[in-house]
Amino acid sequence: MPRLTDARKELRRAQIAEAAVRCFGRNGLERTSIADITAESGLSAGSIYAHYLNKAHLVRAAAREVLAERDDVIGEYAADDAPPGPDELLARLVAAIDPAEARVGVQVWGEATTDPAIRDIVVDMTGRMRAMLHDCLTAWLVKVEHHEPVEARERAASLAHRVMALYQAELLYTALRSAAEEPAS
Amino acid sequence: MPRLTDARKELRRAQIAEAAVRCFGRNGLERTSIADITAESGLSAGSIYAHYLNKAHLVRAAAREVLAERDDVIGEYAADDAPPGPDELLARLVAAIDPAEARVGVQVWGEATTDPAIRDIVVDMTGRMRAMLHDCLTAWLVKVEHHEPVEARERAASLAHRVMALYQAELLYTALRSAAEEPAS
DNA sequence: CCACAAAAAGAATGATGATTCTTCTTGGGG
DNA sequence: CCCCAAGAAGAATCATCATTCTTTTTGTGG
Repeated sequence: MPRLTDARKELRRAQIAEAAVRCFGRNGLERTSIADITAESGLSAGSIYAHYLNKAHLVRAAAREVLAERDDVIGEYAADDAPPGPDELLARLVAAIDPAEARVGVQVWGEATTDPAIRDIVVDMTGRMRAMLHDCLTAWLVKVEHHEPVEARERAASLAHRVMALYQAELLYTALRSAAEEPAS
Repeated sequence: MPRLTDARKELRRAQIAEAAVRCFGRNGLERTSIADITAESGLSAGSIYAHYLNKAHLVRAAAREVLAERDDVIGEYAADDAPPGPDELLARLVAAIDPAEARVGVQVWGEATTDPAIRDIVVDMTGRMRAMLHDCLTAWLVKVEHHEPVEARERAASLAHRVMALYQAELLYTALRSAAEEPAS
């Protein structure tokens, strides 16, 4: 079995990362053992280490996976003829929140306060999302509200900040609410 | 030394909890060992266990300490003759954020997604704060903006929700920003 | 001031869990 | 089809703590 084909290799990595996210959502980043992940993924410890250097790297992969999610969607909104305004935009984002991923997302924030690598991921992903909100809201101001492009861009910045904040708060509430429902294991 | 006097006992508990908060802010809830806390507090492991049943209880104490902070202050605002409006209120809250405590606060959110006891503390403290914001903003609407009390109360609810969200987002940003500055140990 | 039970210290204990090592299996290039 | 290095498995290793136990100290009621 000379080196797995790239596609297959990527599949395994995803299989592991997804199992990890499920475990993290259930038991938390630190209280999830490699043994838990082997059970959830159906793979062995040795195999996991063949795909990820160590647990820290696996956590980073999970962090990226959980924080990425929405980005692509917002990009499309901005290109739309009638881009959504702040309220509609927020509503769509909130509607798309997945409770399990919200939990891991909040855990990742906590980890970011301590682990520089995770912090970089969070800052990067957050910045990326804010930029897309900014684009979308600028487009809305120009196309729907008929503002001047230059002034719109500036105004959109503070709107984007607010939408971002409200979205993150909602993420937190969803995480807490869903934690109450699924009685830990 | 028959039982320590209550005041003294409370001092020790605080001494331990404060040392714990410092350690948590530096290394995270889980990566802080009891040994770290003994070093930071100047007390021994045995002594810590004389005051807290176990590490989980200590974490709960730290969570309460970090999440309580602002509450009392907001209460006074509401009683004021000219209570602060939403912007001013938010500005004051944000100005009062302590970076180290912000870090632990965000870690506590993450823990709350997994640990029911911590979750209860977060939900309780959050609800308490929202209620005080609600009171303060109701007072503002009535005293400064001259709204009808009944209608003011309702309107204040959504304002409180927004202020809360923006405050929490700011807490998160402060935690991340400060994490970048103090290069972990 | 005493006496002494509670508090502090710090070493010893045990578990847990990440990582590594060795041994089977198997996918894929020839 | 066949071969064999790369993958997967799973047991063994090694470190890191939380917690407990034993011994020493000390604050307090009398």
